[in-house]
Amino acid sequence: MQERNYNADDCIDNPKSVFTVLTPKEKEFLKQNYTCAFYKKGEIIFKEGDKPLGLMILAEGKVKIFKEGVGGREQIVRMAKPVGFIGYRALFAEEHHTATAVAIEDCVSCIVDKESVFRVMRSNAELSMSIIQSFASELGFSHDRTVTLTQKHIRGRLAESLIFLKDTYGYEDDNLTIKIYLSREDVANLSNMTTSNAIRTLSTFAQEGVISIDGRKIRILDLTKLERISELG
Amino acid sequence: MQERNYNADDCIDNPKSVFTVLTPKEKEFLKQNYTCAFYKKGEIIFKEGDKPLGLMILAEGKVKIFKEGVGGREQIVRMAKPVGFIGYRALFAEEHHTATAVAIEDCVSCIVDKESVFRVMRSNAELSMSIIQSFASELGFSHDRTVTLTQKHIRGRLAESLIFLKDTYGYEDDNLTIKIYLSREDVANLSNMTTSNAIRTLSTFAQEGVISIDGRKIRILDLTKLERISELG
DNA sequence: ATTTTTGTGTGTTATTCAGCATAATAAGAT
DNA sequence: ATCTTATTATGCTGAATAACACACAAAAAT
Repeated sequence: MQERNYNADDCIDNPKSVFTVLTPKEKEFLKQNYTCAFYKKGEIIFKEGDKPLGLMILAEGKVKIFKEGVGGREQIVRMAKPVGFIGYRALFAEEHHTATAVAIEDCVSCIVDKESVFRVMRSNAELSMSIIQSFASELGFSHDRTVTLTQKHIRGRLAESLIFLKDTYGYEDDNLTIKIYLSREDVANLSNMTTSNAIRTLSTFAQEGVISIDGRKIRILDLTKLERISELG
Repeated sequence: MQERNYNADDCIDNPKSVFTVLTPKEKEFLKQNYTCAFYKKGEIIFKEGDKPLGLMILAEGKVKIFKEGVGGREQIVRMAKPVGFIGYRALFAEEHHTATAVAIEDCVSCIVDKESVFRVMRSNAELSMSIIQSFASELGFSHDRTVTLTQKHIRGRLAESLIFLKDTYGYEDDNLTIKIYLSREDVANLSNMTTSNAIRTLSTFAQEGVISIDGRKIRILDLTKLERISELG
């Protein structure tokens, strides 16, 4: 893999990470207590039932986190991006993982061991506060999703998912293409529908001029219309 | 209301509350910085869009927390019991409320003002840790619910909801009757189905001898069977 | 006590969407 | 290069469940 020479300290110094609240000394301490892992596209980072080993920070790449439901049907509950935590829910709940994480692209992840994280949290209240805020936001997101996925119709669910992907990963340089390339199956598993219906509905959106499709590249041509479809349900 | 004479300090000294990790001095501080509120059955405690004023501790009574979805359809996302927080998600996310809380029974709630809570959290890392653990568990629950409500069939969803209510509120002295009395509509809003279907499916369960119904009293006669229905989907 | 409202129960119809089949294409593997 | 497998695409059918209509009971208001 080409990013073998990734400088892992970057993710702790990254201004977008929650670690900005730490003192230089605390950051130094964390830097001395983590290891890095590299994952190829499609690789499993952790599985439902695994015990969390530490706090994983996604330094590079994109990750889907999903649960297996009825008949093995996947439901994606979160999409992670750098620099964000993965697997932190189980760690802080003192549980085994209740979801599986798979690399959507080649990934780099830094793991700070549990004891070191907890030690810094006890020494610096602001870190805990930041983590609490992250959890609170994430819980709000999860509640929103529950309502959306149960109540909206297929078109609304798909529209909302596309907007969510755009908000999470942003656009490519053309300001149109959503900066993540998912299989139709993943789009379906994110939106609570069958793959067939994801394909069908994406085609319909394209026919209506709301988006354009080029393989896995999805361009949002009419965001207003997409938002309207999402709101209508 | 008969519990006007409720001693509000109880909820901070309650051994089941997260405040057990506090020092006597910190508890004393909190006791000097809270007020109490009484709500009649059916009353709104807070509404979607309201700004959270402090940390609300449900001292007595039962509360449903729901979101309004497509066409005003309610989805219950949480059921609170004493001694637990309510409205804490919005408080810690620094957002306005994204859900509405309504008293299922007459309730007593203690509100510790935001600044005081934050001050104690900064002085005692264990409180933050406990709150983080609560959030992490709650998020896991929310993910579980998302999968259940989207993937299981009506019977499975209802069965799971009944088990959830039993686990949350326990049994009456007969060891059969679920210790909460919800309208059919609330059961439906908890289980993502229409009221008609909640009524129908409850009747079917009763015919099958899994439960027995007496108005809003629901007795679980065959928990194993109910669990099996829940697992099958 | 009587009216009004709210909640419960049941049957019928309409709609959405999952499930399945099949084909065409693309991507990997040998 | 060719075989194999995964992904994308489209059509058809049936099942699940929402929506609606209506009757009746219970609770609340007058």
